Amino acid sequence: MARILYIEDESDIGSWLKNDLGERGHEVIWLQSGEGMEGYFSEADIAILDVMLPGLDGFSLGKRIKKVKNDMPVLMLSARTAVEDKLEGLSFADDYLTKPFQPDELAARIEVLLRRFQKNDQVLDLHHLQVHTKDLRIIDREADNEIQLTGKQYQLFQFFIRHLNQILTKEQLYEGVWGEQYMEGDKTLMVHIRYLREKLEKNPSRPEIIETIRGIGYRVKI
Amino acid sequence: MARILYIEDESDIGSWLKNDLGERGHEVIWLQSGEGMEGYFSEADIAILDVMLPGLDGFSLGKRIKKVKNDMPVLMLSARTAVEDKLEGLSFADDYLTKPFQPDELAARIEVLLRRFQKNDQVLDLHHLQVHTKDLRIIDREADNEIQLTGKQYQLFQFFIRHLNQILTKEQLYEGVWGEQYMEGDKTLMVHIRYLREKLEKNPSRPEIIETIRGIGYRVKI
DNA sequence: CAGAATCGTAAAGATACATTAAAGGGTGGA
DNA sequence: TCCACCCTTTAATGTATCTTTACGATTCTG
Repeated sequence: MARILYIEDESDIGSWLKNDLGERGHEVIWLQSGEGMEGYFSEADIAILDVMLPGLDGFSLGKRIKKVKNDMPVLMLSARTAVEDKLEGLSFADDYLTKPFQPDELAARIEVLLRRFQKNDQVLDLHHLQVHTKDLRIIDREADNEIQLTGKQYQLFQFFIRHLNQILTKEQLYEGVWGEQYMEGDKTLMVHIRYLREKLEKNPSRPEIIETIRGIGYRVKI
Repeated sequence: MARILYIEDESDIGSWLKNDLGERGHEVIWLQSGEGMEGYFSEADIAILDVMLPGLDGFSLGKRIKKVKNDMPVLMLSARTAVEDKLEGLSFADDYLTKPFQPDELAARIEVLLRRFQKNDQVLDLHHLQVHTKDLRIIDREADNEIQLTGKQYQLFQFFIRHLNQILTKEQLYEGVWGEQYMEGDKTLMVHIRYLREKLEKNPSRPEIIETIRGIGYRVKI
């Protein structure tokens, strides 16, 4: 079904899970530490990381995965005791599970994550644009050329695509893209919306793709 | 499944692995030293080398293989103690594993390596260049001569070809080619991009083949 | 309809990033 | 051993991008 990169140092639970997931039809690559992990990035569909690991801990590994390959779902496993882990864990991870857990539950969460990230290789039609969500290539079907975005524009548009059809507040957008507190009245975001519209919209002053929800924020919908 | 050239001086672990891999359907050629290795180059799909060997050590053997036949995947095995080996090891090797390890893990890594190196002999047309993906020969169709690259240039270009059309971050590129952590602000990668452009592009300052995605990285697309 | 609030736009300034050349250090080959 | 070549580092320069600012346009509300 899916290729799972599973990093877990404990041999007993590791081989157990590898087996269980294998029986469910997944292909499991089980490593006992994060070393050499990189080689498997391109191969895996999802990463499952134990928080407690010798050497680099699971958090660092997870953050690293997200940095190098943001479109890979990451699920963290942690011991029930370390409650405060959850908070830090959730900030980058896409899901987490506390030990002990039922293998059924893990399998279910994997399904959900895969489905959620399976917009991976989707091709969206947004009016006159064609958006390849995997590498976020944007093609103008009418002009038949690819649209190039700058870094911020790319991040911003990606955020919209990840939250398709949702109304996003300016706070959410700013904090999601810039990673810092949104200051009331800051126009930076608006200017970048404008830049995006300049590149994406047929008529930037009559936007069809990025609509503005007055008083709240913006939305991109199909 | 695959033909494995396995060089390991210790008899017990050697015969054990030969058996294990054999049971998994691989054809294993096990040598106790690097002597006579050359004869098996054309036969093998992948090489697995122990670092500690009498006579020529595994590193030298590996480098030698890479020099003669760069498109052969090389996996290094090393004792857990020699931590600093790992760094040197990774610079040419395609993967490595520290002893002791699970045979499952070795088998998994072999699978991945084989898949990764399973290049079909495609011929790509990149503007005025013709690229043979199997051996990465690059021919300038207009000047009608082959373009020679140095080691790093070769690795870098190979990485682009393996990830055609993808936007690659500087991190991905640096870590993919150099095998070590990318330091924010390091210019080494950029300089090598320049070298590549000097050899590949008609006008290196107006690059067509390696485009730069400002703030993110670079891309080679068809 | 007037006023207020919110959003859009253009342009200038600041910053971060990319390019380029050149020099030093390392490495392997002759 | 020396030489040649390649890799890395550094620094100066140039340029795209981001942010800020000021003002204009639009929408909402009473």
